[in-house]
Amino acid sequence: MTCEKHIGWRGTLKQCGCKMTKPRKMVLDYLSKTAEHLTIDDIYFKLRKKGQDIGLTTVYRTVEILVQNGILNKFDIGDGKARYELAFDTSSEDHHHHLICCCCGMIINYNDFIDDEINLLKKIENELSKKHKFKILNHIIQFQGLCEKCSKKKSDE
Amino acid sequence: MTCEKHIGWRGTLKQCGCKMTKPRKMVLDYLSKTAEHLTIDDIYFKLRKKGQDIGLTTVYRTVEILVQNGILNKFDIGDGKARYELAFDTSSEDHHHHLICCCCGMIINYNDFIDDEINLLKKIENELSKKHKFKILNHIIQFQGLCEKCSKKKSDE
DNA sequence: TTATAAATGAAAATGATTTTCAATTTCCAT
DNA sequence: ATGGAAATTGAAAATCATTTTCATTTATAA
Repeated sequence: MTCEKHIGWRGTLKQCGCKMTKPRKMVLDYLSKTAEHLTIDDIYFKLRKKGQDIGLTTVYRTVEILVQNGILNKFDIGDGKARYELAFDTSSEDHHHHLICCCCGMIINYNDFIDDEINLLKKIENELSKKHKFKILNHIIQFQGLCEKCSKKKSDE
Repeated sequence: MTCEKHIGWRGTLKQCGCKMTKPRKMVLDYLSKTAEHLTIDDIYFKLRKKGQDIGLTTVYRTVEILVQNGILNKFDIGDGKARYELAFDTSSEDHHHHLICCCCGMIINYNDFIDDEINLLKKIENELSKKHKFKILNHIIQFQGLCEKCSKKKSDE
């Protein structure tokens, strides 16, 4: 699956008039194998540690292209750094939303109610895109709060 | 209503051990009268224009307190600046979510499906807070896409 | 009124992201 | 295969939002 997807991505890059280069391959290879919520620095230093030679600026630029083409989702957990993760179509079993601890930044993926969510999302998307002539491309659903540890920490004070 | 709310806010500030100061009053007064999605700069320059003397740092700090106390919501439309708006309880008719144009940054508030949304959100919050021992304090729902103008602009190219 | 703890704000520091630009690489047309 | 135009790279500098520092001012409880 990872492999198919990877090949698909190369197609996507070509389709949008982008060349396939060594640095872009590095980023794609790494991202295709992880399910983490990564900052630019995470990606940059991970590649560096693996001995891959790439510039920080190039990571910024590559990731931006991937976001523009729907391959990555960009989001923010409130700490002022952009985070990225693989984008999964709503029909995919890997599609999920996030629970975010606003104290320590921990992120929990969940898809427990994904069917209910997706149904509602579709309904909303249909109606709103008509009503506001808005072309909906993506959505973000986040729950913010305190994880178990941080809750305890706060009540101990 | 605005007035009651404003009084309520003062109470909130005191409750959390904060003093009511002139700069904080300015920010509260302004925010209590607007429904916009404001950046720090928006607030700072608006107050300045009105002849109110306040420092940028103080705006940052005041707004942060208001977020911590649930009076403002903080969110991000992808342009790297935090935005703030009045927080409304899910039971309020003013509670809403956002449609965001990722091209020009326009924000549309909607609450067309708010009952359906709130029901689902409550269900999710109940279950997830049990399952993950997570204390849910807030949620963000955003639809990202292209507004009418930007859609046209893109198809013209 | 006074003491003290909190708040202010200008300036400096920080840190993420973007821009610049000369050098390098990709890949299409030959 | 090869030359060359166009795209990409990446180091350094620039930018811009946000945070920190710290000396001064202000709010409030006694």
